[in-house]
Amino acid sequence: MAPHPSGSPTVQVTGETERPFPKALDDEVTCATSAPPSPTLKRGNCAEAEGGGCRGASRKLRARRGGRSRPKSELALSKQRRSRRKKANDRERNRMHNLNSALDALRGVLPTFPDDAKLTKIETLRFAHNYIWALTQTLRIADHSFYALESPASHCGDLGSPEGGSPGDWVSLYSPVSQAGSLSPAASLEERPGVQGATSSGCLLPGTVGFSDFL
DNA sequence: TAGGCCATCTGGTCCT
DNA sequence: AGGACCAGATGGCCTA
Repeated sequence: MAPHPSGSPTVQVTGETERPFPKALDDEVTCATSAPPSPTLKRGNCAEAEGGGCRGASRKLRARRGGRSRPKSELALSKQRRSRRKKANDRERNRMHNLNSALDALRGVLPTFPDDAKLTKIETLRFAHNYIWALTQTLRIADHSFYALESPASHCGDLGSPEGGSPGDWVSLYSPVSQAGSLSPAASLEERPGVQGATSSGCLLPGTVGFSDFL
């Protein structure tokens, strides 16, 4: 199967998973049945399974034995399996396309330089995360400035570091979460002391920060 | 050529 | 039963 040449596959949105937001991820460890040892199965070493922890296990075994359904010929079963697999593959492909189009939409609202630069998936997510954080801080600064118009001189010193540090810390506090690797905004800013967007006084000037600084 | 990124397939699990 | 979600495996493309 040849991948899409352009790198951005044509998206056929069916809306089957159209939700305002993905449902909250249930981070609980999913149970792996003790049944078929699969090389790909690495999730949740379901220790409690022996004690009946895995709800799906018995159900699955029942289903696998055929349950109440009428016995079918090997050929029919194989055909049915293939057909189901094919449908599942189509759904999965479609799901991933939806995911990618959402990612593209996200890319669309993120400022990049150059304009046509395409962020990878992980870059897009990290950039969005940090960008939102930076915008939030900008709003906070604007808020504070609004209510402290009487003493404008103290703004930067007071607000340079929202968490209560020196203005110099402001830059290193660029992101609430310092992601691993060089994509960390904190790292990238520290590596480039003269980064645009941070004035000599440590004030952040919205709109003047290079997009790569958010990565 | 190695490594990164990506699309796709696949089987397992959970949910409706 | 079937769909959604997830993660591992695989192979192709691209770039340093």
